Formats: sequence, structure tokens, C-alpha cells
Amino acid sequence: MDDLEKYISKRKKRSSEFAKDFESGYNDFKIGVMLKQAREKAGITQENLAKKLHTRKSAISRIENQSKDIRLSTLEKFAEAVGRQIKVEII
Amino acid sequence: MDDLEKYISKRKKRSSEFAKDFESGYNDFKIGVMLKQAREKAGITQENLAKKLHTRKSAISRIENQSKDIRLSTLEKFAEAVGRQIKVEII
DNA sequence: AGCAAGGTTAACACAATTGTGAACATGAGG
DNA sequence: CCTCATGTTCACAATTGTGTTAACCTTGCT
Repeated sequence: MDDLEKYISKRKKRSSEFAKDFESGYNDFKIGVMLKQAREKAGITQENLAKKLHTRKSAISRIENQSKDIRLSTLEKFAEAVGRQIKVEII
Repeated sequence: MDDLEKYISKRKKRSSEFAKDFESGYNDFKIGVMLKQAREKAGITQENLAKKLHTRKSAISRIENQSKDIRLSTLEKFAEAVGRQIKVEII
């Protein structure tokens, strides 16, 4: 939450699908993509997010890239740290 | 998926909020309530559900009552076994 | 070239969920 | 009363997510 403004503008320049939305039914390993996009949209680095969550950037990268399953609590903490919220439905 | 018909009718007689819906943002330990209601609405016993998921009825009861956290994969398997589907959004 | 920031991956330890079996409680029905 | 079906809770084993550290890669900047 420090030098995020310039980070957003930098990202916007070369990220074509930056305004994408994430409202969809996802499962398993696609969750990581949602979370990564949410983090990038918030303009937060993995390291800053890791500090907010009292963990390390490697854990963030693992969740975003190679995590096939995740706990609901982790999902919620991650979302909250990037200024979002999790919504779970049984449809 | 055997003697469920009579079970449904039995349930309907004394369950007042049987037609309740579950579309809401829930977190942590409220998930168990959603899952329990979804199972009862499907007219499936914990034991039958356990067989579908290759586990035991004690595990089902634990999830529905005293689970404060749960894996996304467990959530999805549970929902699918009661004929529903999980939808996760980042709002 | 060197350096720093951001990100990825691997290995290990730890903590938490989940599997499993047993015991117990309750209500329906014979 | 007894039995069966359903559900709850406990304890322990097993599986798996997460924390942590370290090494490596790329890109941008001086």
C-alpha cells in the first residue's frame, strides 16, 4: 500500500486483459488464476501480499501457480488482503 | 439412491424450512450449515453420502457440525454428491 | 557488467483437514 | 422392551495444505 499507483500504471501499459472480470464458477487449479488476477488488479506485489498475510512470497506464488487445492480460510484471507471478498454458493 | 423417496416425505413432514435457499456469501463454519441443508434437501442420509464420497458418516457429520475450515475440493465433492455445484466468486 | 525488484520452483518441517473405527444418543416401529 | 436407522462425538492415523528457507530466473536501471 505504498508505491502502488505507479505499479498499476506500469501494469496497465502492457497487460491487455487487465480489465477482465472473475465472476465465474471455478474449481481446483483455476482458483490460482483468479487470485493472481485479483492481486495484479489491486497492484500488489507477491511480497507485499505475503507481508499482509504473514507469510512469504513463495507461498503466494505457489497458490497462484501450482496449487490444485486450497482451504476456504486461505481463500478468504487472500481475497481480503487484496481488497476483495469471497462468495461461495451452492447452486 | 435407494430408499430415498420415503425419506424425503418423512423429512418434509416435520422440516419447516425445507424449501430454504442457500445463495449467500458464507464463510468458515457456516459452510457446514449450507452443506447440511443441501444434503437434507436432496434427501440423502449421511451414510449414503459417505458411501458416494468413499468415506464415513462420521466425517460427514464433522463437516456439517464442527468444521471451521474446509478444502475447496471437499466442498466440491460434497456438493456434487448431493446433486449440486459449487460456485466461487471474488467480489 | 552489476544490482535490485519481482517472480518461480524445490525441499523440508509443521499444522491442519480428512479417513477411520468405536462408542453413544435419539427416535421410529415392531 | 428391543431393534434398527440416523446422527454425533471422540481418538488416532493418514493425507495434504501451508510456512519457511534457499536457489535461480527475468527485467529494468545505473
